[in-house]
Amino acid sequence: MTDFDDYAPQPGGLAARAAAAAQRPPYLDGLNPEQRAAVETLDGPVLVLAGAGTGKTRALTTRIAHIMALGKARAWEILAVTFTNKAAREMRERIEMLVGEGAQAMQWLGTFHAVSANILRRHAELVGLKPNFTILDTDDQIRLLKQVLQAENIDDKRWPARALAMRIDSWKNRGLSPGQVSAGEAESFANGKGAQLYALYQERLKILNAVDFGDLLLESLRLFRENADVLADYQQRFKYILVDEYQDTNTAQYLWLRLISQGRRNVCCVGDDDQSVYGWRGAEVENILRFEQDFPGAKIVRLERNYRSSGHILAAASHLIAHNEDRLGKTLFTDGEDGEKPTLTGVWDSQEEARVIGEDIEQLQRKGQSLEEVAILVRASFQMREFEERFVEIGLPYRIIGGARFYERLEIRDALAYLRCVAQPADDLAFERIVNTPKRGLGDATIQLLHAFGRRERIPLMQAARVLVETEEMKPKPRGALKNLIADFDRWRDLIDTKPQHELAEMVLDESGYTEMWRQDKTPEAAGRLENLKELVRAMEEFPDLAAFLEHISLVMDTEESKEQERVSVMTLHAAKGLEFETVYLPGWEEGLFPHQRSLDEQGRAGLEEERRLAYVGLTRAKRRARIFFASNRRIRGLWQPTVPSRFVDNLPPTHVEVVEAPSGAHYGGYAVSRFANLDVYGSDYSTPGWKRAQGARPAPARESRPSSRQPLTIEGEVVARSSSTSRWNAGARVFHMKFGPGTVATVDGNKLTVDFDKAGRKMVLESFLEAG
DNA sequence: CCTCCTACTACGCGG
DNA sequence: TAGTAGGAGG
Repeated sequence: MTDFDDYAPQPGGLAARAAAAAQRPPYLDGLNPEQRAAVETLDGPVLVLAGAGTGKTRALTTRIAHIMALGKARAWEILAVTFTNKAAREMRERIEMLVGEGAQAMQWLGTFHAVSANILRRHAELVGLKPNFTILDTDDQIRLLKQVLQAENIDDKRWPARALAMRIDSWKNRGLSPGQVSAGEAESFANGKGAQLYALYQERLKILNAVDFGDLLLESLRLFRENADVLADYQQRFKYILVDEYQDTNTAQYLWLRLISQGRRNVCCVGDDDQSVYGWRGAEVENILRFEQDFPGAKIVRLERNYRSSGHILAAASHLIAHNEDRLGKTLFTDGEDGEKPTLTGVWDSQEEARVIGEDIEQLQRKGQSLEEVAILVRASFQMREFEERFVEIGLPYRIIGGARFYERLEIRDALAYLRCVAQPADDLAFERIVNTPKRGLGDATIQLLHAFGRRERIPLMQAARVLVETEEMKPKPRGALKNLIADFDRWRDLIDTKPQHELAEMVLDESGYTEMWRQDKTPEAAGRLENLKELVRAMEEFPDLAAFLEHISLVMDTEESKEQERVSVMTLHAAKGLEFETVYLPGWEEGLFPHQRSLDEQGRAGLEEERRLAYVGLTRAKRRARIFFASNRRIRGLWQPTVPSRFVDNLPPTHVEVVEAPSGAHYGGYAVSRFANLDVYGSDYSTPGWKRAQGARPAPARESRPSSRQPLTIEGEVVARSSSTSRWNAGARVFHMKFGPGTVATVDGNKLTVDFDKAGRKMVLESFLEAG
């Protein structure tokens, strides 16, 4: 009544609202209502359908901050999965900006593969592995498959290991173990041996104490399925679960996620069907469509307000993607200004393309554009090379993301193989790689011997070697060399817990003669390789131990590049998903390259639509400037071929796109003209100006990158030379040896026998090499 | 067993 | 074209 006492603000009045706002945590400021819903709807399943540039990452990171701020869960009780390392890293950085140090405690933030690897190491024994298992990359995988094919006497010309690897991958992506592969599909490789080869491969992996990328998921899935208590533990542990880029989950990931989230059901998935570009590795967009069925009562939040791109860019992208039939369909809008229209430029060939883009960037740079805000997004990584060469020439600082990576270089892989052998004596692939590097006189014959014995006894090569050097199966020279090598490894392995890993690495590389090998090498690359080895040792310092370092490089192959200097980023469209730049260059919009021919051949319309989504992803990375290019000639496998502009060019709305002539007088600038200009005019071979120009002075590309094979992993291992089992033979028995011929057993010591050979005299040999004589 | 040469394939995207 | 795998010869 009175205006003087007991005054309280009226509920809902101005003062109350202002007061509430003051109490609202600052991180919620500036979120639009939909974003706030995505952040504040904490309990129960939530699906956030977020268009490109609608603040999805912001919503996700704020949600995590909110969970922690309300005390709903601690950092380590939150599971947050992404697809790429880049996305995981960025998410951690952004959370750190919101909550500070707390972000470091989020030990369950990472890629599906990294999180799975973590879980798997904790329970390795339950799926028949040791905790220090090795994670093989594609290269190792293929080498191993080659061995399997060889052992099965399958012609690897007709049935390439590569093809088998792809098939096994796709089975794993779908969550299929060898027994679950349908007969029809198993039929399709090596006359029905597909599933059998898959099974053999898995068997070999177990012996090697190794998994491939697909196994990380599949094996942890199996772990959960076969161990209810373990599953229950994780279901309880993770109070909140967040999944980024949900449209990219494959079946195995989907099953994994569904199991792990059934406990508390606080799962929040964020995705955009228009940005589904990983169909080729088994992603199922259906997962996103099925969400409501899988999680009844799920709340759906739609983010459609675009904050990133200016009007014309958004219009162009929306128009383009509207050509797809398979989409949920959503309408992005922006309140921002129209800005610049995306430009379209036809150039003569890929070299001109690189030149024009280089000049354009320099011009923007003069106007104050930061190079950090400029990106070139290509369809295929081989396109990067042209830019690299040109930028080196004109001195434009650039950064290749996801190209030929540091850890894929020959010398780095060799060095890692040494470390893997130290950490993980069962790692045959690593051992095989370096037994004779540098040359030790351990050639094919020796390796074959080790293999034969190892296979027969089902033991790793290193262990086989250990046993074999105690006998006379080998000639003295290789025997001595192998003995030394094993002794070296034993010595290094003893230091694993006491010596800092980078010092150990240096020691290994020196004492093995590996560094010396490159010092002796007179080729021009040798110096660079030695530099890289130094860099590797330096990089190791940052890790707590060898195991941590090896884990890091199996899962996170890219080095975090320095940000000291501003650089233009060059990367694939796939790698660019989730990122944004002021200015984006989109070269190579030509039929066959983009959309990629193989995508069309293999997937038909679905393939085309995925390619179109990729184009959409590319365009929507741009905040202010998007520049599309197509060339009339491109070098494919060393041959210059005339090309035709991409059909996606025709999918762009003319009113929102500006056609720009290439400054250097490319006469086929306008796309209406150039679309067919090149088709028949020049014929297809060596009379084209492009070819002629190509014959002109081309600086010899000085580029170094030798992908080869190999990878890393983990600590400590035991080697048991077995000597106690009894032999099939007793003294006096007649036996036959492949190399030494017939003889009589003199003495027996476990699996080692001394035999008096009729011709070769007395030798100590292994039982497994003997037959009844 | 090593080195040199020839022949073949590959240039689709990632953990 | 380039990088590598496999074969021949020393």
